[in-house]
Amino acid sequence: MYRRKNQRIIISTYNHNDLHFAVGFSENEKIVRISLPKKNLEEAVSEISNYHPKFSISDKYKDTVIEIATMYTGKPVNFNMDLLDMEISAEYEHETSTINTSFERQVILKVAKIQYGNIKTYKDIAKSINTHAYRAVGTAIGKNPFPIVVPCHRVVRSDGAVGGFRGGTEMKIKMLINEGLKLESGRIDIE
DNA sequence: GATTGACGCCGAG
DNA sequence: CTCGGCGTCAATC
Repeated sequence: MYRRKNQRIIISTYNHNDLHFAVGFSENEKIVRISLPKKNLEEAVSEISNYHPKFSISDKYKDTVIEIATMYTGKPVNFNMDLLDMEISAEYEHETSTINTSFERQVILKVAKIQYGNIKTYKDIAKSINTHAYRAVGTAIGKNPFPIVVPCHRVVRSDGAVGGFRGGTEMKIKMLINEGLKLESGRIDIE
């Protein structure tokens, strides 16, 4: 197992309506991490560089970042999931916010399958991998290195409340509404 | 072990 | 309806 911690990555960024997006790419041109939009460029970049301290900024992958920004605004995009580096297990001493265990990988893979405009509950995800560890599912989703592309915003609580989100509940609600989902007094209709 | 969760369920007000 | 409390279990301390 090689040490990804020493791998040099390229970070491409894009500014859309005063929101800064940043995405990190490995040497084999795969996405290692995506930052949710931030008000400051530095903030967005450090979301990535915190995990990959050796990096350089480049426009090389700007088109991909634009695609991700487009998805964020709620437009359907046929994104190539093969671009994601699903093997990432950063061997950092303190960083825990990566998919390191098989449990976390299973969760992320299930979430990745949720289609545009659809939602699933944390319970649904738990059932699909045969566990009752609902809370652990939430924790694993909270570590999602590929927000927006792996649509963790489409996972809500089974009582219809939207649930937590790393970028804040407000952002999660916005993203769901932008995809055409309807909320009634802060809750989503679970069929 | 003990504690901590982006949760779920039920029962009491 | 809200809320507290307990169930459950993976990860972390």
